[in-house]
Amino acid sequence: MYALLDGNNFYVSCERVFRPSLRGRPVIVLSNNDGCAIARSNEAKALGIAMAEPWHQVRQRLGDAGVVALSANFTLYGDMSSRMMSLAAGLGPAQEIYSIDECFVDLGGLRGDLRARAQRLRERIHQWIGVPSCVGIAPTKTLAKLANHIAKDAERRPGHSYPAGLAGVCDLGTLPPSDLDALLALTDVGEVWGIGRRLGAQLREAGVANVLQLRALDPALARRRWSVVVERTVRELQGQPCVALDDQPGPRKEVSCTRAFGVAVDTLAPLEEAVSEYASRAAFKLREDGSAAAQVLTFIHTNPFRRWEKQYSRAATVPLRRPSAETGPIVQAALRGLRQVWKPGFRIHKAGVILLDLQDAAVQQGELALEAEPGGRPRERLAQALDQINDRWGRGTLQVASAGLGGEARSWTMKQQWRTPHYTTSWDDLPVAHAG
DNA sequence: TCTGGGGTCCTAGGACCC
DNA sequence: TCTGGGGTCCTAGGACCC
Repeated sequence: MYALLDGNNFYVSCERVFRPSLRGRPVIVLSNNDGCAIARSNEAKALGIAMAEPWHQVRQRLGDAGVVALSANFTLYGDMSSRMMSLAAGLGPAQEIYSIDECFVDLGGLRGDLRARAQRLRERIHQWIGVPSCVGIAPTKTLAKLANHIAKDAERRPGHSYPAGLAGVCDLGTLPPSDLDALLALTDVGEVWGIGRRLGAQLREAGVANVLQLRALDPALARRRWSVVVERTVRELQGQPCVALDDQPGPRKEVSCTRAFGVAVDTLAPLEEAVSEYASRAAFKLREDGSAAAQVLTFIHTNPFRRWEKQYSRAATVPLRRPSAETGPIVQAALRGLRQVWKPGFRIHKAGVILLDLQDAAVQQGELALEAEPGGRPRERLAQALDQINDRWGRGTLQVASAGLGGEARSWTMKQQWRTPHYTTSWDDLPVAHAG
């Protein structure tokens, strides 16, 4: 048996903890560059704001409907997430943190009333963290995701053709089969974990429009007609676990840092700054992971939404002489890649650096010249010193000069007009409570 | 004017090997 | 009626997730 716990409208809920005036109002959180809505309060959903809808469209459509838009504050959400996850871990013997706002918990071997346990967890998270959440319980992960969706929907729209008692926590295992079938028939096939826009359309085309119909498919047919992924999904809906709990995720296979620019760029110099910056951020993530990369991929492309402009998109992969997590060689490789793909005459909209072919930094092959240097491995110590200084004095205290020196020169940096403070991770941003 | 970022997995096809 | 067979590795692209 699995539980899936998911924070409701997570980013918006995090913001509301520190700005109670946002409660009851339509609030959305925007992606980087203040591009599109990536989280919506229930009030915003009720206004018809779609997931990933561009902010400029929302504004155009709704005018001044009182929608509050905030820039994403991932530092805040990440910290709130780890607090929520540590509470959720108490629900069962093993936990898989699946994303910033949701986790699976293995409920195997637990006695007693699972619903009541889950309710207590929700209450505790609400009281201690301030974030509302819902729990789905079922024999497979796919069904648990579905149960969570039902628990959320039942809570958000009380009385909306759901059996009583599903709001907040939904345990599919305890439902009478006829109730379960009725529930699945009400649920669109696109709500199923693993069925996206494309597959959803293909399934509907084939007459499979709701979850009851998807569950009724022959797994072999699902594989023949679609793929092994769809077959697994069908089996999971039928109650046969095909996706195990992954509570010890392996090391990442790639690390990237990619961004759209605040304004398009048509010369090489600002691209070199941006790529230097992205490469050093990616190298930092690599060091946090204890990994080293063997290849560095750099890409640039124009804005695909501006169809009337000349389009250009290129990527280049540059191998490193030996696997590394050091800022210097990685930035140099990324810049070499950039010079391979750079071509004048285009308005470049986005660039990125992806570190590939990752391996454990600890098992790197030694090198004669390096080992022989007095004082151990000076390059490693340089990287350590860099990270320690930036950790103590703030990100960006020390950086590679090729990333530019800030101010007006860095016109390419992303837009972030409405970001709230780092309430929980920065002393300077600590909220202050006033009496009276 | 304004349309995100960071991941994973699967499949097909080509290159190459003996 | 016919172009060998069987295998691996790599890459690009598609689809999905949040």
